Amino acid sequence: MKPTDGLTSRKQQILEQAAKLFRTRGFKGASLRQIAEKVGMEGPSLYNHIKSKHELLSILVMNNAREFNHRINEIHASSLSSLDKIDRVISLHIELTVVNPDAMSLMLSEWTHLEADERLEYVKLRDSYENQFKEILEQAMFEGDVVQMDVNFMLFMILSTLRSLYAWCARYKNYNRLEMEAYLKQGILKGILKKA
Amino acid sequence: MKPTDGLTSRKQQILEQAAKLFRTRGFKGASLRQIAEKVGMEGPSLYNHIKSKHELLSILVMNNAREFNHRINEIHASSLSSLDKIDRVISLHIELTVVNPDAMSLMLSEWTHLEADERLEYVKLRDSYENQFKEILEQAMFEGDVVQMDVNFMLFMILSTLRSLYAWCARYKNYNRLEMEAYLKQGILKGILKKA
DNA sequence: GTCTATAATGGGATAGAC
DNA sequence: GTCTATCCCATTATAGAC
Repeated sequence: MKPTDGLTSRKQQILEQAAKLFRTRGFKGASLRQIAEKVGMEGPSLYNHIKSKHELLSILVMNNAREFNHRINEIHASSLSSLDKIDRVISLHIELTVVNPDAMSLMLSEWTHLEADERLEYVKLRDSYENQFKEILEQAMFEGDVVQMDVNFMLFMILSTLRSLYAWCARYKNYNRLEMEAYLKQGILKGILKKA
Repeated sequence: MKPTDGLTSRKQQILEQAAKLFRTRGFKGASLRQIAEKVGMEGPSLYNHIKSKHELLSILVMNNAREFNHRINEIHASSLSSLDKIDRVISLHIELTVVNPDAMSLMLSEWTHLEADERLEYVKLRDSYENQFKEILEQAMFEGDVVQMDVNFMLFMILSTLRSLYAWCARYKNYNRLEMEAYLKQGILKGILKKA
């Protein structure tokens, strides 16, 4: 589900153009007038559809963050093996990135500009997400499926790659998704060396 | 060498505070007045030391980019084996990140706000950097030391991790650098699975 | 070199006609 | 719902006293 679903089509348009502009110029660098121009109206007319500039950022970032949190909850609570859970988390990142790369990019880089209360909620969601992933990794390590390493650092390495995916999607428009998924799992799980 | 070396100490102070503020609030989100306040002067007084706000960003980003480019040129041109070159590139990223995490963060996320001509120069430097790294990986692949994979994607995965390092340094102030280096090389080269 | 005063610009947001 | 006119504010940058 896209974070812009379930809204009047005019608001959807606005959100889509806002996402693109926030992504390329940053939340502070993109103006409401620019967004309005892309949608084909004058700046002040936006206020018939939105409450404020922050509301646009809020919808784009928070919907995506909540979706992420919801989905990893499911994986964490499932009865899959730890390795299968890791596999699913990787697939989850790919899926949400492919469905809405703009929202993903925004969530990761512009969340700092959320208003105070929502910024707090975002950080909670993100921390919860990271903790669930960490528990999965700890379990895998405990069961001996995964090498011994500082769990936080392992989490950092994996998330670094997964969180940069949107940039890859932007650069290579004609990527093959299945190929990408295979390479990612190869790289993260087995590394790049031929003879381990 | 820090990118702020070789300047009057007052300008160094300004650059350091600018880097911190640009990093936390973004180039557009940080104001000259805020920077001035951190240095202990009024906003307009900054202009006795700098030409413009853009000059601050320019110095911070471009010096770091040029240093990066210079250093990978050395590695690329050396007579080391491909695997050793990869090893050196990883170490290079760690070194420059640890020496100046603020500049690294800025270079990677705020370069879009450079003025047109410098933005072009930055992109050239970055592309050149990526190309040299790519050639090293291609060579390693050709020699059979590294698994077969889309070279661009392999480059993407490795750089994703290396380029996120500054975030790790910010979050875990008391990280052990040697341990970090060991984990990174383990993770990138051999992955996280115990039984490959 | 630092200050205060002040331009000049562009931003988010509101009012009110249509 | 869209427009024009406008308000209010923050910003970068300059001028000129000290």
